This record gives sequence, structure tokens and C-alpha cells, in this order.
Amino acid sequence: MHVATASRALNPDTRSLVSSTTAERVLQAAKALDYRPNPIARSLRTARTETVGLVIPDLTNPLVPPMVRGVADVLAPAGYDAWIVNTDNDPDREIAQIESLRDKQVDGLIVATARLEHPLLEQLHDEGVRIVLANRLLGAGRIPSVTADNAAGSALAVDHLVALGHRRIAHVSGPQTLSTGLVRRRGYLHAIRDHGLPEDPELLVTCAAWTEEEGARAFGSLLDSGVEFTAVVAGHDRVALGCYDALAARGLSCPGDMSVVGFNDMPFMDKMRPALTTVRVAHYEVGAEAARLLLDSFADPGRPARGVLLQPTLVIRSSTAPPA
Amino acid sequence: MHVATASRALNPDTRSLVSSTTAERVLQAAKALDYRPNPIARSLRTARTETVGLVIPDLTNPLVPPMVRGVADVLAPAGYDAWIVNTDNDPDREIAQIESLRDKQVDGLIVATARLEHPLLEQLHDEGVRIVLANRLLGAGRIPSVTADNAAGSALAVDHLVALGHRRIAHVSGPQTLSTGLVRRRGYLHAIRDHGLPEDPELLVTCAAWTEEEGARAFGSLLDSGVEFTAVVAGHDRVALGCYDALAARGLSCPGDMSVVGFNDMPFMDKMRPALTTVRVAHYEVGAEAARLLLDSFADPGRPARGVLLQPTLVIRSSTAPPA
DNA sequence: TTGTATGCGTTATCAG
DNA sequence: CTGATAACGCATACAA
Repeated sequence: MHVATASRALNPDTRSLVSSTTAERVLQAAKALDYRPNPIARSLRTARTETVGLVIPDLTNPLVPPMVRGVADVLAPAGYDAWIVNTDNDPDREIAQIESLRDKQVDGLIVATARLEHPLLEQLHDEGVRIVLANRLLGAGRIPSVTADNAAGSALAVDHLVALGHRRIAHVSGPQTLSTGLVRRRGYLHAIRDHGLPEDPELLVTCAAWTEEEGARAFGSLLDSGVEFTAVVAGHDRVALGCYDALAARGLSCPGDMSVVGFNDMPFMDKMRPALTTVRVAHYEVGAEAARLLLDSFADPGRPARGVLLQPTLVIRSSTAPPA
Repeated sequence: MHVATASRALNPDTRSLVSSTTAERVLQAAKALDYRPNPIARSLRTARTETVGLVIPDLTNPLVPPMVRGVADVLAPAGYDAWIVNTDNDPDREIAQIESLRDKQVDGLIVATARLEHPLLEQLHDEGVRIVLANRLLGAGRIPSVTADNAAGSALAVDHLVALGHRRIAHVSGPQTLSTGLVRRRGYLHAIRDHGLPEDPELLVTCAAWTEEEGARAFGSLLDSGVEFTAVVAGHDRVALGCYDALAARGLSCPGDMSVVGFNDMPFMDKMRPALTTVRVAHYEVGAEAARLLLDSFADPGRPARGVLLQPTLVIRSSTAPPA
């Protein structure tokens, strides 16, 4: 029995090149000897690794693990594994990590970091590297991407508050260097306009980061400014929690004095007091869909880039009520 | 210039075998050509991958990501990367994942799944596979491991409640098939005894899983049983949240009617109402220390197994108060 | 249908 | 100190 024949018999794709009897014998022997193919040798020969790089900002951000699971769960049945790397939102680290992944010969890349620009990714894409963007839109959709429809999410929040009877609705937005920060604010503004409400720049404040501290600071300054309003759309659940803190510090109640809507539906938001009304983003589905796009691009390299927009939903809990 | 020489010059370990002038030339050329060594070819030749397998139950469990970061942050400076795989607590899946990692030729394994027994791990260890256990004790310490001192954590909780004046303290324990469930209960019992309090079996209930639902069910049955007590040590933060629910459902207040202590200090436990007093486990450190043990075992294969016990701390918030 | 030969990119051994 | 050569385990082009 000779090694090339065995190789053909073991590989489902080439098994037809071998007689069924010898194929059978090889399979038997393989089982008997507990033979395990060496993926490293295979990869050296084929220049494929059945592996994709998954570039995320930080695994300890509660939004990330569901997305990672979505990726892994879709890749696994196709025989692919994911290499996970954290960038900590450091551009240099991101570049280094991506280069390291390329050295490892990953077959493709799913990039889920949120910064708005990244020339390296465009360049890699032009060089033929298979890339899918998750949670971030880049360029004019030349690179396939999967994101939540953040503008629609903001509109969902505004619609809900308007239906409750609110007319003066504030927005605490995030860094405008993040696609989420930018698009959620834009969605809020469009929705306000669509409802025929006045667009008051005084009702718009901006956080330097998606944190509770920044949320409390920015929303606190709005509360202290004397501007009148009865509800707020926060650009992020963490910011919404910061709004809670700012209200509590001023003896105001939610939703009695102020309705608050968050964004993302992170774990435990249903356990807050009050339980947070928020825009739910299906992060698992973002990851799963990104993995599907990547697998598609493996199967059909010529396929044009698709951009997938996932529709968020509103989860109504106890932080919103009609205005007093 | 000839390939073997270049290889020697590029590798810091063998660079001394080459004249400094040619080494310099090689390094220059490598930079000029943007040469990137192929780790796959290297691994095929050396039978080492600079990679460790990290076996976890489920990335979406909030306790897990900090541990993963601890592992990754310690491995990275040593030039190692981690392959992360989820088992979803399925023994068959765990076996399959570990075999797949071995096929990929990982240099070592960090296993963080929580079941009490696993013959495969002992067998692999005996075969010379480098393994470190995280969050689980196995056998008689033959395999190096890193865990929180769960018994000490339970004692911390009991000590705190006793200091507040509580005398009848219940415990909601977890599955006794999990090392955490077992050891935390044992720690509670020892602490009760150490304080000279009566060991009342009626004060002990058990959950079938570390979930809020099970916590609410088990603790609710205890509340309904008519047994008198003023405080409860929950074996897990999720169980503690279940206790909150059971109390609320019966019109009881925390900490007014009942003090509650959790275990783990998961994210957002400081945001609960009341903010949860809980035993904090340094999961990042568990991962970091596990990675250190593994790196040690690479450096010195003969080194005897060490078992590291990390001391938890008590975080006192608003869910505990003197008895009424 | 099967065997033979070659090469993937690197490192280690052995001469020179 | 450096060059030549072989080998890691597998997959494929080609020959039989």
C-alpha cells in the first residue's frame, strides 16, 4: 500500500480516484491505527489552513462574545476554525495582529473593530485578501460587511418615545470617530425630523467614549443646562446607565421625571432598576452572517461584495413611560 | 547568499553561528524584501507551534472573557498564541475539541471547564501532554492547576454576615458535580462550624444549575418552608439574583428582611438594586497564572506540578446589613 | 486505478 | 563560519 494512494483514499474529494475496495482498506487501516492527518503538513502543501482570523477590540466587552460565538458556530460545520485576536482599539496593535494572522496563512479575515477608517483593510482587500467587516462600515461598501442598522435602531427609540407622548427628546451620542456613534446620531436626527419635531441642537450632547462616566457627565451637563426635555435616547446601554446615575444624583426619577432608552441590550439590562428599555442588536447574528459572507467568498471568489444590514428591535421595559 | 545561512541569521538563537557582517546583510535584505517567515513550514519542521489550546465552556459566560484575556496577555510576550474552543459543557464536544487541538499540534493545553472528573485529561497528562487546569481541581493535584480558593470565599461571606450579627445563615449551593458547587458548600459548612453556629441541614438548599431560575426556585422553597433565618450565602451571583427575585415575589426586602451575598462579582453586580455584596474572584489572574504555569512547564519539563490557590476578596455593597 | 516523483518553506545535520 | 542536503507529512502532476 503506498502513501499517495492512501492520501487519495482519505480525502473525500479524491476518493473517487481510487477503487472502492482499496479505499475501504485504507479507511479501515486508518481507523485501526488511529491515524490523524497532520493539518500543518497539509496546509504547507495546499496553502490553505481552514482557519479565519477574527479581529475584535476586546473580548471583555459584553457585546463581543455573542458575536464570536456566531462566527464560530457558522464556521465549525464548514470545517473552519477562528483565530481570535484582541486589538484593545489600538491601531498599531490592530495592524500587527492582522499581519500576524496573515503570516499564519488564515484563509480570510473578519474584522469587528469599530474605527471608521482603516486604509490597511482596503489595501488588503485590493490585494485579494478575503475580508468581511462586522459592526463597521468602511468606504463605499467595496468590502463585504455586516452591521446592525443603527440608524433604524435610533428611529425605533424615537418612535417609541413619540408614541408615549414625548415631544422634546434629547440624544446622548458617542464618539463621532466610531461608525456607531455617527450613525446612531444621524438616525436620531432623521427620526426627529420625520416626526415633525423641532431639531434643537441644545438637545444633543456627545460622549468622548461609550462609558457610564461619560454618559453621566454629558447627560448631567444637559440636565444642568436648564433646557427642557422629558426623554433621552442614549447611544449605548452604558451611556444609559450613566444617565441613570446623573438622574439619581439630582434626585430625579426614571421613568417618572425622565424616560431613558439604551442601545444594544447588553446582558443584565433587564435586571437594572428600572429595567432598561433598549434597542436590541442581534450580535450573535452579526457574527453568524459575517461568517456566512466569508464562506460565500471562499466558495465563489468572483461574487460582488454584499453589505448586510440587520434590523434591530426595541425591547420595552420599565425605563420609559408617558411624560409627566 | 544561501538559505541555510539566512535561516541562521534570522533566528536569534542561532545568529551567533554566523558572522556579524553576514548577519547584518541578511537582516537588511529581509527588511528590504519585507520577508515574513512562514510559521507553518517552521512548525512542520520543528514540531512546535508556539500555540496553546484554551478549552472553555462558553465564551458568553461573563466570567470567561477576563480569564481568556489573562491567558492571552501572559502568552503574548512569550510569543505564544491561544486557540480558543468552546465545549458548551458537552463532554463529547470537549473530547472532540481537545483531539482537534492536539491534531493542530498545540504545545500545551489550558482547560477551564468545570466538571469534576475527566479521565481523558489524566491520560493526556500521563502521555506527557502539557496541561494546566483552570477553575477546576482534578485528581490529587497531579496536574498543575489554578483555582480560586472557593472554600475561603464562602468563609469570607459567612464571616461578614456573622460580624453583622447574623446567626442563622442559609446557603444556596450549586450542582455537586461541579467543583465550585462542592467546595463552596463545604467552605460554608466549615465556616458555620468555626463560628460555633448550629449546623442546620434545613438551611441548606441546592440548585441544579448556576442560574437565576434555579436560585429563585431553591431559595423560594426555603423561604416558604417556614425555617427561620436572616441571611443567605448564594454560591453564585446568578443564584443571588434569583434570591432577589424570590424575595421580591414574596414582598420581602433586601437587605431589610434578608441579607444576600453572591459569589464571583460578575460585571454589573455593582449596578443591581441593591448593589450586590459578593465574593470577588480574580478571573483575569486565574487565566494569567494558568498561562504562567504552562510556560513554566515548557521551560522546565521536569518541574513537579504546582497547584495555585488564588485568594478571593469580599466586596461589600448594599445587599447586606445587620438583621432586623 | 495505482505508483513515482517533486515540492510546499523551514531548520538541523554534516561536510567543507 | 558557511554551503549543501535531507527531512518534517502531505497532495498533486505525471507516468505506468
